[in-house]
Amino acid sequence: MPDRPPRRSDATRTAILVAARERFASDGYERATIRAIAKDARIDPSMVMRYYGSKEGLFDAALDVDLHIPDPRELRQHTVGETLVGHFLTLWEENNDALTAMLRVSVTNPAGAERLQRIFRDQLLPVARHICPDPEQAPARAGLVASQILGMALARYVLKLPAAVALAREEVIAWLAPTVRRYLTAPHP
Amino acid sequence: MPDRPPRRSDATRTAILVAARERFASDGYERATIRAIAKDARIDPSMVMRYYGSKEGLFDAALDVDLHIPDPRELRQHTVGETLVGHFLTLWEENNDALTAMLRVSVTNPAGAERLQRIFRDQLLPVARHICPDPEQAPARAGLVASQILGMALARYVLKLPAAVALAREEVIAWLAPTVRRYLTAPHP
DNA sequence: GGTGTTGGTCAACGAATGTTGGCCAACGGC
DNA sequence: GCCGTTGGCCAACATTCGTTGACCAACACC
Repeated sequence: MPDRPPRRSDATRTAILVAARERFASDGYERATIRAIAKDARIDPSMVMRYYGSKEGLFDAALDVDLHIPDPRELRQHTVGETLVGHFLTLWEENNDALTAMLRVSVTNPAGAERLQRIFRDQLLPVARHICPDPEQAPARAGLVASQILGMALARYVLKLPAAVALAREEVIAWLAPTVRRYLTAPHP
Repeated sequence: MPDRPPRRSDATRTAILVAARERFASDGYERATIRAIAKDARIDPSMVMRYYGSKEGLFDAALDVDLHIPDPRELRQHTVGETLVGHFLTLWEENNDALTAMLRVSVTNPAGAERLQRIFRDQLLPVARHICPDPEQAPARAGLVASQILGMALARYVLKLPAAVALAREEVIAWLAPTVRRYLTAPHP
């Protein structure tokens, strides 16, 4: 995106975005009111409208994160599981608010669901297409991987199931990597 | 629960519950308004209040489903994966509205999250405790199983990722059962 | 057949929400 | 130093929500 000239209000704009991510992540779309977000950012609710047009516009701006999935060509069959699971764990811990918000909202809001759908289609499907034996099976295999990765994200970061939260990063990788590799490379059962 | 004497309004009561499950499942807690539920059930919104006290009371009543997880003692090491995954698929397809609603709401509403947490703790943990080698690892293993099963439910029934929806029941079982068995019985990596 | 009880509707309330427009102060180029 | 532009606040709007209480109709019982 083109970097526009810096404006005097940039600090406020990002303060709004930060507060919005936190609120969307912890409360979901409906309960995260513009008034609450504005109060967190210590500005007037009308500023949110002026800068982002509407609540939906704010949501779009707040969740504009880049997943930067690894290049499929760098993946190897026997390490693809560790690489992908590790990548997603890192990603989630670095952008916890934004990603938790996206998942939380995707479950309630149709537009959010479509966005999440597009992300996984655009980013995970190429990996499957590149690494799995029969390209025709790539969508199914990508869907399986998505189910396990999203499921762990759901249990660990959204529902916060104690058993899932307690797992160390290395344990999650050790358990999930073989699953992901099998979904991508094992022969169709 | 004690079966109370049949009332003249039982038809209306269940009509409200059916409509509520559909609305909660498709719209989530906040967007499922009492007015919309009442209109679906062809009665006045105030009836919902009279019969169920409040919106939260209606939600509790609508989601009172029994998971009836298989008895752990009937499970065998080499079939536990097929049994559990098949059971959850059947359960979800028979009570699609109620379970989708519960998952959808659990992601937004803290009380819903706690309910889902309790369900998995009370029902899945005993299975893990009975079947996995070291009882001390049972919580972690149950959490892993929950992440995969909830993840498939999320992808297939809530987000409706095309790749996950397209899978036939037997394919889901064939792919997920080895994962579940491994999470429960494989030695700690 | 009168009467109390139950099933149901109607109209309204108070609160909260997204959103809008008007107003004021501070900044920046000339 | 003047004045347009920008950043920000305040007050209010219309709508929608959950919830309430008054009121009416149909049933059941003696």
